[in-house]
Amino acid sequence: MPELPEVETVRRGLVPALEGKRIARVLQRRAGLRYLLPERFVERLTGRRIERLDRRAKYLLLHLDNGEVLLSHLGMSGRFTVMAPSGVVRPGRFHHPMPHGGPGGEEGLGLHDHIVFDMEDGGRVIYADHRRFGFMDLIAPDGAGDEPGSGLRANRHLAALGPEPLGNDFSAPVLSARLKGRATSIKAALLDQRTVSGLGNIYVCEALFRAGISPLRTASSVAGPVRTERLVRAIRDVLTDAIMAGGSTLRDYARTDGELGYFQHQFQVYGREGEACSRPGCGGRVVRIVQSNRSTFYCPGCQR
DNA sequence: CGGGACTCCTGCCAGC
DNA sequence: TGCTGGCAGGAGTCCC
Repeated sequence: MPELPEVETVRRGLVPALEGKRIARVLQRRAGLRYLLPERFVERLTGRRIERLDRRAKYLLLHLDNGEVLLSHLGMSGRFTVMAPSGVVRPGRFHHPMPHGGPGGEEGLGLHDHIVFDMEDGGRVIYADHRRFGFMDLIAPDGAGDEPGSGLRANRHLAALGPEPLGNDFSAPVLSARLKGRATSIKAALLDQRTVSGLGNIYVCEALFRAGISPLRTASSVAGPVRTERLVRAIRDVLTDAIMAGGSTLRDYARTDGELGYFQHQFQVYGREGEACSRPGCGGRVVRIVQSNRSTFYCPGCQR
């Protein structure tokens, strides 16, 4: 899926189409994605103005004018495509070659175009997700209702998330505290969204390479000040570089304008099994191993 | 409780 | 050419 840099790129692509705009109409073409969509999904969105588009970890948060928040997670293959209001269609790379048939129109929609937002200004935003690992939720405003888990902070998807890696709350001491005493591998610990949020398989591999840390180390063995400092810097750097490149495009991910991200060309270990290590003077080769059923790429020569 | 295995779904690609 | 198995950027659940 889209990891943090891809979700951030999607957010930036959606801002001009959605922020400050009113939703005229919503087309819901199936009952659910990974989970059932929330009750009265279409009704609760129709007529609402989107005041702000935020990102938390890998979640997109659309703040509505009535205080509700539409939360969207792209899973592995979720994708937003923006069609400009002018009627000048900028086709996605893989589909939507035809102009849409006006508000509410279903013409030109693909099999996996699950949710369509028609905006008051004539723009259209399509959410497609062929694997349906993505999901959406509608969160009532803080203070509304008294069920536990209501409100944004208490939302079950957001409550346990670790610090935002590019935010001020992420630092070597914070990471250290979250790694200390954990017997699992540093690879698994970084994939765990409670440790630090927003990383996925690619950026964990790349960050560990940049930090010169073996993915096989236990989390607790990385908790000292020197390694956590290096790791925090590596995580911040790799995410920042990837955002600047518009994210990474491998299979499913594309930006909202159908353009591709370019960071995949800067991968140093991910998907590079058998290739020479890119660290000057290392001379090692990238290997692929499996950790908790997922591929890990690293250089045994310089990641210790 | 922490940690690992398994699961959901579809598409693609390598290999036979 | 056509089928099959493996693999894919995530994360919730279950079980030890």
